[in-house]
Amino acid sequence: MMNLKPTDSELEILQVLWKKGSCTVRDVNEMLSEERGEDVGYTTTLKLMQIMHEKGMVDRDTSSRTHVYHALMNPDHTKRTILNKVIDTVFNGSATQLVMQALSNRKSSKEEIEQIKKYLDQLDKK
Amino acid sequence: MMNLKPTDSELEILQVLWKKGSCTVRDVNEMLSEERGEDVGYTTTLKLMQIMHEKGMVDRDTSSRTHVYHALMNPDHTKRTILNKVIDTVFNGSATQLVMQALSNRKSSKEEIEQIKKYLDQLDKK
DNA sequence: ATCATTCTACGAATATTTTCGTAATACAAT
DNA sequence: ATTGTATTACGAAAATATTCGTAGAATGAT
Repeated sequence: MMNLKPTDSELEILQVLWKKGSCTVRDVNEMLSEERGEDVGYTTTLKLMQIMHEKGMVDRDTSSRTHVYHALMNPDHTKRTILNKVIDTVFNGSATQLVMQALSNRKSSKEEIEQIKKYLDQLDKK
Repeated sequence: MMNLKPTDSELEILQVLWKKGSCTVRDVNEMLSEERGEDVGYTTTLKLMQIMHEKGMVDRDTSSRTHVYHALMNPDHTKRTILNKVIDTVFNGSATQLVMQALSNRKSSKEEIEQIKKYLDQLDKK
């Protein structure tokens, strides 16, 4: 159904909606401003969310004057799609290459490393 | 120096240059057409590569009529930067989350899984 | 020398994404 | 009722990215 890829700004808004569940435009706008460390125009956020509504990425409750939005795009599915594109366009289709690069980029805790190892063992058995 | 993030098209061209080393516009254009399965306009590719030259992403040898281009951006560094952005904007800063997602998206061979495990062991020791 | 082909340069058209100004409306407080 | 504030709707400007047409120069074949 929802096979559109969100733009950067749209993704930013989706993240807020995924995290908070339901939001007014004001909610989202404040989150964005906070994250970016600079004010985002209120009508800019509004417009983006209206466009997202047109595209079917979000739904909204218009029963009260301040509309309440929530995401219609599934976070896991969306993230998977984005990641697949990165694997294909940046790492020549090799998930392994991407994984190694990610692991070298960021320091992982012992616990995280253990977690990944367990996951690999699981995969190995199949 | 080269802290620009390439656009999608620019990245596609960089990949060709990284793979082949040095290329004429025609070389790149044919690779792109092949990969996309449809013809890409020659002047479109030319224009993009000229823009990339203006931005300092590529260098070119103009001693003969057909100019020969090569990438100035380092592949590892560029890929790292792109990946870091994905980790931050899509996976809330968690490389582990991204890694698990990548592993579940694509089927890895036993050899690849082994390779990753070895890498994790290495990290663990430190 | 002429012609056909290939290439670069350049600018403009198109498309997409992001930002914002303005107007109309609803609501709350006085 | 009037005023001030917050909200939506709308359209257009600005910024960015992509595509392409055209012209002119270089090259090679005849």
